[in-house]
Amino acid sequence: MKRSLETIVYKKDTEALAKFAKVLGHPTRIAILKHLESATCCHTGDLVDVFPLAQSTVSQHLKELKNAGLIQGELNPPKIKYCINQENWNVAKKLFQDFFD
Amino acid sequence: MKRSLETIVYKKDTEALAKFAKVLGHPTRIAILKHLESATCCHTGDLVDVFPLAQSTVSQHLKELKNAGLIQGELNPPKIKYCINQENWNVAKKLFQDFFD
DNA sequence: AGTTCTTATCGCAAATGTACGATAGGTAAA
DNA sequence: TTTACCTATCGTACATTTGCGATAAGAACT
Repeated sequence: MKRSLETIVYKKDTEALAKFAKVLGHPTRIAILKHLESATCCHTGDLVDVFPLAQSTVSQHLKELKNAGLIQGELNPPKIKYCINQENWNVAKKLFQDFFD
Repeated sequence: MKRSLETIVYKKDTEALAKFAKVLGHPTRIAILKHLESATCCHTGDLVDVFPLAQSTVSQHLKELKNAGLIQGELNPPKIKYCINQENWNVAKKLFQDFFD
C-alpha cells in the first residue's frame, strides 16, 4: 500500500468505532458473538462443532474478538470458557448508538 | 485463501450486519458518514479537502458506502451531492440495536 | 516420565482491502 | 467544438485478512 507520509489521525471515537466495526465485519464473528450471548459462555471446541471451520480458524477469530475486547476467556482446564466482556460490550454498544443518532 | 468447498451460509441478519459492519470498519468511512450527517449533504470535492487523501481514494470509499446502501448520490452537475440514505441507515441502525441486546 | 485432551500459534497460500497517479467520462460554459 | 471542472474508473503496489494443516503449549491424569 503506497501510503501518504503521515498517518491520518481521527477522533478517538471514530477510531474506536471503526475498530469495533472491523471486528464485527465478518459473519463468523457475528455468529460467534450471538452464540456466546445465548449460551452465556462456551468453549472453543463447542464453536468448532458449530461452524464448518478448522479449529485453528475458529481460534483465530476468537483471538481477534479478544483483542477487540468484546470477549474474554477464563481458564477452566483443560478447556477455556469464553464469555462476552460486558464492560467493553457496553462501550461498543454506546459508540454505535451515538453514531446512529 | 484455501477455502472449504462449500461457502458457509449464515442467517440473513448475520450476513447483513456483518456487511454493514465491514463497511464501517474503516475510520475514513466513519468520518465521511459523520461529515455527511452534520452537513446534510456534500460533494466529493468537499470531502477531498477534508481528508489528506487522494481524490481517487475518497471516491473509492464513497463507492463502497454507496454499495452498502448507506449513502446515495444525486447529480447536481457538474458535481454530485452525496447524502445519507435514510432508509438503509435505519435498517443498519436496527440491526446494530438488536445485536447489542 | 508419558498420555490425553484442549487450545494457541506458526507457516503458508490465496483473496481482499487500501492507497496512489493517471486517465477517462460527463456536463456546463465560453 | 473547445475548455474547464468534477468525479469515476483503471492499473498498480503493497498490506492485511482469511483459511488451512501442522505443530507447540499447557494442564490433568496414569
